[in-house]
Amino acid sequence: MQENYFSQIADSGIRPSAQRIAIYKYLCENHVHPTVDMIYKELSGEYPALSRTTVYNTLKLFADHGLVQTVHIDEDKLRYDANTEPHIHFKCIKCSKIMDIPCSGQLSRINSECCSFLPEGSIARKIQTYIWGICPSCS
Amino acid sequence: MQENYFSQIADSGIRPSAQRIAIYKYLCENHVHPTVDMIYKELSGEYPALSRTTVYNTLKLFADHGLVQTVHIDEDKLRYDANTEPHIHFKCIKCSKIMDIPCSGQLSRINSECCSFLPEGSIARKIQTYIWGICPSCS
DNA sequence: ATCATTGCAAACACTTTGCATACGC
DNA sequence: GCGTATGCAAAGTGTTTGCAATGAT
Repeated sequence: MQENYFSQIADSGIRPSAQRIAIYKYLCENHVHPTVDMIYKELSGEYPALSRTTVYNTLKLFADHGLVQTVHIDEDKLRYDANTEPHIHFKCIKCSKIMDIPCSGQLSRINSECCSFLPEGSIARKIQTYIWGICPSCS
Repeated sequence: MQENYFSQIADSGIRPSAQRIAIYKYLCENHVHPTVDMIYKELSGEYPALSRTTVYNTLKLFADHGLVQTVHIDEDKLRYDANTEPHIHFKCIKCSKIMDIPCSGQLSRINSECCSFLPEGSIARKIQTYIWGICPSCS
């Protein structure tokens, strides 16, 4: 994993500002699938003038450029993930924690199989699998 | 598919009221993964006094009792599906239509494989795969 | 008569928009 | 200096809550 957030942002066609770097850095270093509010509160200490609007705008920008992906596992709010490798998301319905499930390289095969059921002529752009359940610490 | 909505509702432990039957019937006869608002508007003709609150409450009740499932494929609003058999959801990013993708009986095998990656001691309650892309009519 | 369901209105939560200010090249 | 990014406030949208009225047994 490379730590040069500035150039990763620039490489995806986005101008790296201080706020953008801070948000991307937070996402890369904290794999907690944060909501906008979590990021906002976490970075407020470092950037007292930071606004939620900037966090919203920045994350949408990142998602549009493929730098992060949106996670739809909550019913109300969006979450964000800097890990764009194929993986499954698991949400514990007791402690509400959201975890990445690594799939030992099997997921691209599984995903292709899922896409093979699509009607002829469909184009798949994004595929995500979510599991809701109870994690080992809560069961 | 059996048409006796009254007893299907009763069997899941819910008292079948006129509104509840109408909402469940609509879901069973229209596989469009409707939002609360779609259901509300559609049934308003038949039940002019129907309120959104009732639709919200009823769908939550249905989901809690496993009579319907929630579909998280939209970023903003929840959708509902009376089809609780394993299937994949596909959303066309051009026409916004949401389609069920039947998986010729393969999905329970695929889903078990996905669950096999969960850490020891996890319990899976619900698993869903979503695909975003472009449907044959839009490509 | 009693208890559950319904429905209005208000509150709530998350996100987007409009616009003026501040920043970076 | 100019164009973009930022941030406040307000508006917008989806959902939940409080509570009184209604309905079913």
